Amino acid sequence: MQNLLPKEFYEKHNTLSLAKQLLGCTLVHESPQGRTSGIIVETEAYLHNDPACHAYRKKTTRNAAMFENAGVAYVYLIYGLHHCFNIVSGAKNIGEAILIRALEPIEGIELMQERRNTKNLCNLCNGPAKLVQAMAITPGFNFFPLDSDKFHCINTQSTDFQIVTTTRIGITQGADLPYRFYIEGNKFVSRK
DNA sequence: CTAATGATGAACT
DNA sequence: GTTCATCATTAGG
Repeated sequence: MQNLLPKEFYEKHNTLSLAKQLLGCTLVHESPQGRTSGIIVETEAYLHNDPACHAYRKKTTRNAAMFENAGVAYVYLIYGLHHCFNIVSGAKNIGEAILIRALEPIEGIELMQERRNTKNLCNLCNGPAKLVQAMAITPGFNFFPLDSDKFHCINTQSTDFQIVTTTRIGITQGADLPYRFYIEGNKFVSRK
């Protein structure tokens, strides 16, 4: 696959810069049921010195993936019933990651509609737990490298959009930090 | 061992 | 716009 983002891509940018670089890229999952993909339209950065970051305190069983080398997946359960998907960034043993909050569906839309049990395109991937369900990302993808054949990102090299920088959603600590980025005017972003 | 909590979404009014 | 379901993980005793 052309323009597949290599591991070096995730390693060479710092977390904040990578969060912006990922906007406009396409996330692809070749699942047994079929291929699904979508453009990343919304991200949030979580830094190692950031109170809202899971890795802020110390390395634990749950957040261990965040301390891996950049370019692997970090999947975890939130509120006991939803999963969220992050792309790990930063150097090894530095717990940083980027939360993927929303996608614009591209391929496998029927499959996504089936998984999400809705046909409304805007309601398919406009939230972290929604896109996880639509793309069939399971907890088994924790530690999964994002330069593999069946699960990866593609650089679409699209610069035809403005990036909006704002504060993150759904957190109580570090709520004033401007670490959320999304594509201006895209109707698939999660916040109304 | 026990209790508090959370990077949410769906279903309401 | 507001409410609530629901549980693994974590921190504290």
